[in-house]
Amino acid sequence: MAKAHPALLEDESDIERLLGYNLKRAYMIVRDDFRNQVEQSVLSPRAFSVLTLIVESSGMTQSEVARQLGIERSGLVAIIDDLEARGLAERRAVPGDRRAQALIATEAGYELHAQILARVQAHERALLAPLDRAEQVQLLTLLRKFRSAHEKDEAS
Amino acid sequence: MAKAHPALLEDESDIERLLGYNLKRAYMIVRDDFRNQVEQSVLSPRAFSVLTLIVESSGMTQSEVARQLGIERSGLVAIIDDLEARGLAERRAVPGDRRAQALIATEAGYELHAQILARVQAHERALLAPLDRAEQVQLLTLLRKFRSAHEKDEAS
DNA sequence: ACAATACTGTTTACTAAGGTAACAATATAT
DNA sequence: ATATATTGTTACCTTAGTAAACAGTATTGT
Repeated sequence: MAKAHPALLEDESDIERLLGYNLKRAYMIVRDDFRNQVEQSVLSPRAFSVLTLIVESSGMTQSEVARQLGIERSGLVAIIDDLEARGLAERRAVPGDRRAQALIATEAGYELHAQILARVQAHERALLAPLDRAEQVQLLTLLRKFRSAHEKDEAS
Repeated sequence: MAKAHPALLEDESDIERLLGYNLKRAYMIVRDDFRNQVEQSVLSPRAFSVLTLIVESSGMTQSEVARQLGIERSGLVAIIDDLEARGLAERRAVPGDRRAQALIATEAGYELHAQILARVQAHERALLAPLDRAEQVQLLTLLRKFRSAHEKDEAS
């Protein structure tokens, strides 16, 4: 009996053909590497992504950061608290809006971010080494295309 | 000053160029879709992956399933307990080894698995629709290549 | 001007997922 | 026989993330 929708990769088991399963397993590889090499009681992946955004776009409000990262505002509070307690970032009043808090990185925040980013980039290069240059670009490009097709509503 | 290692995608911010960040965001899209459309108090992503493996390879021991899925044996216990309580799978004694438990799916387990798998595949097709056929195959292929380069030690 | 509506940061409580360490029972190796 | 390894299990902990409510503030509609 003919398949109505032929699978993308014929030679694998059902679960190995699922996009979700492959994305999760691939992410776990990268995340474990991040934790082993970078996080040593420094910054969690989540806190690093928040600090990166603050460093790259100084002055964003908490809501803007949450939207951009696709996380809940409520989840951001503890992260900012932690970054602030460590002297890496600060909350600043927003002139026009007394509800909002603008986020800026401190000097120490910029420095730590630069350090960690360099290490993360080096480790991702190592992880991607089994793919040739063209494949690396393809993978990143396809992931970004997939994301932008589904994130229209939230992020920038 | 020239960059020692040119970035893969020149036109994006630092965080958007990171593999880990893109994998996580992409996975969250698929996972949220799974939860919205499939999980309705039926099976979590994790329980589904376990049931799928049991259905595809009947008789595996718990340790084998854990290794194959890249999760801890300890985490598997509750999932099997749940599948067993719902009459979807069973633990069976292994003839040669009195420590091990062989896992088999019940009739109900096979049926539910087939139902959910069909729904998951349909939803993944919809999610992948923004990519053309060649890109879909590329994405899956690259993810699997990336995984197999880093999972040598654990899974089959 | 006033009422309805929406947004911001926050707290609290919850679930899923996973990690670590220990344990008794059982297998395997020396 | 003794040491070592493996299996399933339990207990405890961390990270992520969700959901609902809240007071304070802004915006919109009339």
